[in-house]
Amino acid sequence: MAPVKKSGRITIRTVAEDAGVSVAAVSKVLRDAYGVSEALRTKVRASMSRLGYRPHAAARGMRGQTYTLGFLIPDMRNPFFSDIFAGVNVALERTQYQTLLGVSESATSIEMALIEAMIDRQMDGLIVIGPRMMSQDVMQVAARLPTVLIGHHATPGANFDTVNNDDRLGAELVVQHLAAAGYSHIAYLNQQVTDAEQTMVTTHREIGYRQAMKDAGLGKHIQVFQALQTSRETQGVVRHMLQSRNRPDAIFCWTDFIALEVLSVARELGLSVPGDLAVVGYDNTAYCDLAQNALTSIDQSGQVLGLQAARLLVERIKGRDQAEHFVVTPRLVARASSSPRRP
Amino acid sequence: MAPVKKSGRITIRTVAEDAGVSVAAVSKVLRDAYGVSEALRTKVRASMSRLGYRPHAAARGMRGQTYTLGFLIPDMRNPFFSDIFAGVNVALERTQYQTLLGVSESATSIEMALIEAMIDRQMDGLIVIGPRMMSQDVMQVAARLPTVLIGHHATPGANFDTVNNDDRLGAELVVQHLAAAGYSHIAYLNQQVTDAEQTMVTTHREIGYRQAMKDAGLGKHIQVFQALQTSRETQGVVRHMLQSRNRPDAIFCWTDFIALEVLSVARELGLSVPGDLAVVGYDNTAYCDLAQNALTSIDQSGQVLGLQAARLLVERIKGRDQAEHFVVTPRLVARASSSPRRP
DNA sequence: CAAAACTTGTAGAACGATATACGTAGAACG
DNA sequence: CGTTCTACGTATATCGTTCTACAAGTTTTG
Repeated sequence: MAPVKKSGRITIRTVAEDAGVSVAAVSKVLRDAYGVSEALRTKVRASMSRLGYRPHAAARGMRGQTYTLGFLIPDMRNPFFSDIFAGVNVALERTQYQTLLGVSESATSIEMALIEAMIDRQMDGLIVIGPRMMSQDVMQVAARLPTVLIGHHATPGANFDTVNNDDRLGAELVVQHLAAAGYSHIAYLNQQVTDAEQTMVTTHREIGYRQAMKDAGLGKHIQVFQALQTSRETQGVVRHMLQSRNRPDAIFCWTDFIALEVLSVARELGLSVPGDLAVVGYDNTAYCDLAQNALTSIDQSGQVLGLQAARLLVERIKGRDQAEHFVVTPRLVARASSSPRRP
Repeated sequence: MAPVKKSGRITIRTVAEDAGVSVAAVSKVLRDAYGVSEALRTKVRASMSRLGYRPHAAARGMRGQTYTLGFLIPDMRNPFFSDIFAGVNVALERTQYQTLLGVSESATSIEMALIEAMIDRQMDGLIVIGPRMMSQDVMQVAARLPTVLIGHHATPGANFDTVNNDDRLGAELVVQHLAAAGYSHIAYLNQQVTDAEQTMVTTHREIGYRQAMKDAGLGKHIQVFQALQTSRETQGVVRHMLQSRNRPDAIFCWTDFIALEVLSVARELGLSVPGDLAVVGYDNTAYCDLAQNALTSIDQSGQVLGLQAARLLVERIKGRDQAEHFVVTPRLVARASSSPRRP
């Protein structure tokens, strides 16, 4: 008598016995591999669903794919990432892939640790939003597994794909909009980073901002501030900025999240928006639409970004090794926070 | 000549050779297992760091632990979950465990699929926030792997741990606070669920609300509404509610997130807060502090909840099988949205 | 001082998939 | 009709750990 399975687990072997075929055949069906007839395929499929078989991801990870994708975000508080994530899920809905999230808290060290953890867990690919790592580290990661970056402007020769909106254009749209509405002392409130890189979206936005200011003849009013790590510190910077002698009459914030803080400080200081101060954000998140914010913002369609990123990643896992870079055109959504001035 | 390792990967075998000990010994060091001398331990540790060895999680998953915990949240938009997550990370900082997130979008089907995926991937344990599954499904999951629930009031005989705040008390605090401030027509805006269970936090809050209303002699003013799935639909409900003949003079929302929508609708309708309408939320998230919201809320210290959940989960993985239930006392944080009425 | 108990280490069988190498038909070809 | 293809299946080594069973050495016990 053959040695009977002791464990209760339903493995590929159980399925093979049930269907009366070899283990290898079942594996082929599982992977949609070449060399199985339609008859055998349906027979095996039937056995699998009858037994309620579920492939063991760890075992798969030993040899082949895990069908798990890593998704890394800097922050859980920024609702923009939620939009992107929704797009990713739409793209993967009908596939075998599952996505698991990591949150880096905008810290390079945590980001690297999470990526290591995901590589250890044999994820098939990685989507990283706004990476904080040095470019060379990104290249190293991409050499180890298929990688798509969102919100990172790659330099030529990159071995990964990117998905972006045109950040320079977005910033230009903001400045043009504000200038047309009668504002001139337009400041840019940037993200705090220890060492800015050319690849960062915020760098591009700053470049776009500076260029558009010059083009509008407002070059002498260029002012760039940095938001700090915590909410409290950022409010301090903004308060200082709004109480200074040459207070700006408009603030362009690198992301909506920060713009909400600006709105708060302005109100605390008794400044009316947009009467005394116009505020514009970036990402057009759900909070912009709330009447108490009514925040003008740049829409870069997070859903589309996520969807494209997932598509590119799956392509790359399937073998493509030519880098692709997807870019969407940003669009300004005007709301009350930047209404035209009444002179 | 012995067969040389072909692959470049640094495995437990490489370490064993380098340190001049057996594979089993290295494994013991790795797992802090019994039966290794201090000398051997340090020797192996040295080899590991010299070679830059990293354990292969998939291989671990075949036999032992994966040192990966699953963390399931209903929603990425609600910043309260971010606080909880931060607490979890603090608790796990100095351990080997890594946390990976899943987002169920408040849908039972996605929630179940994610849990299956996490079980397939051999996660060592699960933390689920505000589960939407039926109680019996929860029990089945908990039977398969160590489980801690946050925001779920277990019935006696549960085989999982829970971490909660006292939701009934929280709701009572709100009603007492509003009543003392001179409001009487206090409505409760609840979460939409297909079938409410006794285990849900929102059910407890509703019970607390009803009880406190009666205790305050306001029983005849009890009104419960349901927020719907999307932001737009919820705003519709609120608008209808605020334009009805017997409009409430205060609204208690089951979570801050919804309260912000109420503030928005009130403003659109030209109602002043708190002059015409007081608004109170739950969770005391970061958005409450923004001046444009100034939202009174119940603080249930998300950080503490997350920290305790992680602690309980690790204990359970280590073998405890007696259920434990941790409860924190909620605290009301008063802000301008519920200032006392001037008669 | 022999027997028992403990300590420290090793060998090697799992775990559940994947994928290579190969076997066996039947079809197509000259 | 023998040879070469093609299509379909199978047997089995392999991945990197964990962990049981056991061996050898050391200390304690009676």
